[in-house]
Amino acid sequence: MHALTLHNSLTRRREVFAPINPQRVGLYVCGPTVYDRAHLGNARPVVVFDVLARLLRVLFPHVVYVRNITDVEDKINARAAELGVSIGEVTARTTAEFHADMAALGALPPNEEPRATDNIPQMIAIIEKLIANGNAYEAEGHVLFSVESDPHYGRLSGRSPEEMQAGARVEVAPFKRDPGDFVLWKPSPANPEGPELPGWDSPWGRGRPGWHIECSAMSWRYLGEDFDLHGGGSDLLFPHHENEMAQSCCAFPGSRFAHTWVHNGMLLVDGEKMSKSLGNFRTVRDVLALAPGEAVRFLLLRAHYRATLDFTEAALAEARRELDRFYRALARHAPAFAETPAEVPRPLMAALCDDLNTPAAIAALHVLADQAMAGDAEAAAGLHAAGRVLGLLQASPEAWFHGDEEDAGVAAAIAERIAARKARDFARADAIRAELLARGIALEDNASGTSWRRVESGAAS
RNA sequence: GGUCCGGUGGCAGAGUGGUGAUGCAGCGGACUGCAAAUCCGCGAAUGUGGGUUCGAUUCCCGCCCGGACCUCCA
Repeated sequence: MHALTLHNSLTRRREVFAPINPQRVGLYVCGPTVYDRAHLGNARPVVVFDVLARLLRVLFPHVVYVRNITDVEDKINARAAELGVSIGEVTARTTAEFHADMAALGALPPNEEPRATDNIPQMIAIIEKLIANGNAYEAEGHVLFSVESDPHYGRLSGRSPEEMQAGARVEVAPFKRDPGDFVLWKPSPANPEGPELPGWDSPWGRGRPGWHIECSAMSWRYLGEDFDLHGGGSDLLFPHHENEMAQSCCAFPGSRFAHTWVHNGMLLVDGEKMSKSLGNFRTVRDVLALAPGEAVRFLLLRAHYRATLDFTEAALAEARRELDRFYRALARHAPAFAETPAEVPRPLMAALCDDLNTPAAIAALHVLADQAMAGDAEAAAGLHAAGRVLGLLQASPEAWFHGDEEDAGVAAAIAERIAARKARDFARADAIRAELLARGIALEDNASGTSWRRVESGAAS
């Protein structure tokens, strides 16, 4: 059995992962705010933590993976107003799109996917505890968390409240006792002029939750006051995660909230931060038009999860070529591993248990592929099993190479070319091959005949 | 300005206090009608200046460069 080590953002060092209860390992990951299609930056944590969840399931008998849906947030309100549709319509549609996109990337659904709006009573309960404990106060219809009341505030992000004030670039609301105080609950007054804001009755009047409270509520409900792992993008470390932890630890004195924090690095596009103004904003759906979802997933796993990852179309094409080789290796032994699932090879487990080192894991995949190419059926079965933990290589080689588009005429063209070759009319044979290549179909003659595969359309020789 | 992370061959990307994985691309060869695929082989890297050390790519400090965050709903 390999010991899993993970870099814990809380301690800033790598630690051996020791679950609170090995019979029930808990993982909470911040999910999407459903106001627009998922972009590549949203996809990275989903894929990274999908691998972590798969790995945990290999190591432990029972894993509860919780990923929330944030369906109350002002960006959603703005989006609904912009589109002239209801908030519910925006969140329902965006959630469905999110599910479809993540499925295309091979991410398994989490065990629990709670919605913020289904957990308002839990949020109110936590806020009441915070007020009772002297960690929160009411001001002008808002309820605010008092940063000063929490001696540990800043521990996760490594900032002191004083430091943060120095660089503060946003005006501080006058009703705050401390500039660092943040909103737990805010008023949603009826708005006769514009669109209605979402609101729920609370001890502080009709209102809606602040940004951070939902994760405290949902992790508490599904995983308890103390739980094993909390994941998310490194951009959420502050303020979101810091505030989450402060709220939860103060609401439940004596608890530590998440014991291990795991943060994935940011994603760049062509070396630049992805942003709408730069015009390099890539949605998952856009990228799925360029390559199979599995290639996108593989690309995301080629870099270590904590490193910044630069997305380029060249890297996507390379990811696809690498997968081509793996599928070729599997194709040589297809029936050998189809029935009985093999044990996950040790080198793969060793790499993943070493702080989820997916690049090293992929190197292990290449070793297995070499062996499979050389005729080792056991290695092929191991490759397939290794792919299962990474969420890769589970398609049939044929499906991978042929895709699911219509391939009308390909078989006939191949037959014609075989006839031409038999007649030693190589000019005709080569013309047929070139024609198919122009359609994005590459031919390969081998001992057993002629096979074909899809390549990037327009790919040169 | 503050906090944090990173800078490895043409590109991508690991590891490591003692002759630097893996992949893609390139080059040579085998195979092929020619290719592709496969196989064999080749060249190619640790930002910079110091320090610690018998020895640093790895540890420490400075510098340069790149990136994330610095707040609560504008």
